[in-house]
Amino acid sequence: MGRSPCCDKVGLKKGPWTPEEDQKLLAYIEEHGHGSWRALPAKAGLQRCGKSCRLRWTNYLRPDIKRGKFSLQEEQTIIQLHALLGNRWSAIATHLPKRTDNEIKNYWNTHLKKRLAKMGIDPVTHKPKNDALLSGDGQSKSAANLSHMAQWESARLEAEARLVRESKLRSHSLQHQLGNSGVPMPPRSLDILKGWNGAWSKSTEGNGGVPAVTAIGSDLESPTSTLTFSENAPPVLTAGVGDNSMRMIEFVGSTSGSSETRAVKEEGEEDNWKPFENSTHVPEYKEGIENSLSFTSSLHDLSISMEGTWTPESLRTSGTGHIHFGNVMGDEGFTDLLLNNSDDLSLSDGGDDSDKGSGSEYSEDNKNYWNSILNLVNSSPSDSPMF
DNA sequence: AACACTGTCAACCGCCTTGAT
DNA sequence: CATCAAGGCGGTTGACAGTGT
Repeated sequence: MGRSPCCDKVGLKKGPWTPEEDQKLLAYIEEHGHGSWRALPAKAGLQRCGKSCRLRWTNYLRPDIKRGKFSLQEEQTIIQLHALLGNRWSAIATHLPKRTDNEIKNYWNTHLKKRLAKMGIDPVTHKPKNDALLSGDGQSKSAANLSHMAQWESARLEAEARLVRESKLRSHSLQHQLGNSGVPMPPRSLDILKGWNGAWSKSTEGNGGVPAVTAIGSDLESPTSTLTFSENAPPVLTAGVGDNSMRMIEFVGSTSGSSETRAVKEEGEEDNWKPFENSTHVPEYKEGIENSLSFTSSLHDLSISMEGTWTPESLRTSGTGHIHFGNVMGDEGFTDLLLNNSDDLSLSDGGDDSDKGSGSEYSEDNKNYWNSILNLVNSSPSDSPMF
């Protein structure tokens, strides 16, 4: 039916914010919290619509925003997550807590997208523009594999978003007592990547190779996602409810700061998961379940044996019961690859990317590109600020 | 110095989702 | 179930700055 713009009232200011307006907004939120955005402008004495105030706060005035140049690590993270999640900037932003979705989106559009394009890589699909080069060698199947994982992640993000919302509701009154600054809570988000990059080695140490991927985030208060592969069953997605008869990858809550996988959820948490479990309005989740079933075949397409357990270590190494993501590139870092190629290719870029795909040098770049993503996903950067 | 072109990014717009009624 | 209000998200715009000619 459509909705009239929220800013169409006469007298409401649009355009760039002045320092005075910023000060008014900051002062009000610091004292009262933002509460209802629609009601805020009048209370704060601003001639703006609530939407504009919210945007100014979340994208600029929030005290927990890191501004300035993106680090190589952040670039890597953005590219990885974009390959997995697509243009879901808010989801990507949850993994870069000090960056806003708007900032990430801008950076992608102005820097990273162009850089990938110059490399002959479709920034939308993250596939080489001349995909024929890679067909049949397992690279594109690895990409499909990533896509499945992305669907899992999408479904899980939806669920975690629910958790955040409900958690916020529960804690709202408490926050007020503590002096609500309006600062958003830390993202209740740990994901497959975090599990891979940060906690796999921990979770498998001294536990006899228990097939659970426990993401451990001491700085996060949320229940963490646990990826469990039953020994003889294909992985399926569940929502942290252990009594489901379906064969599932279980996302089981675990207490942060503890290395123990926790199968018992926090009080009331199960209810939070129920909408997710029985979701009828999250098509991605349902699709994720369906695709997770086909994921097994994808794994087999990659010559992966699932007869053993799927552990973090097994993903990092090849062998029986282990997943091997093809030829992992050597020491060349992904961002280095991008940076190097961006310079080289920008000099030789004649505007016709399709030509580049025909060169053997270029096909190597394309292979390296996917190898890089897979390698990064597999790697466990101990110095990563994110994981 | 002046102009054109390009890049950057804050802000807006329109649509979607969610929750209340 | 329908409707509405509100918040959130992603795409797009436009002002400004920087660079090239």
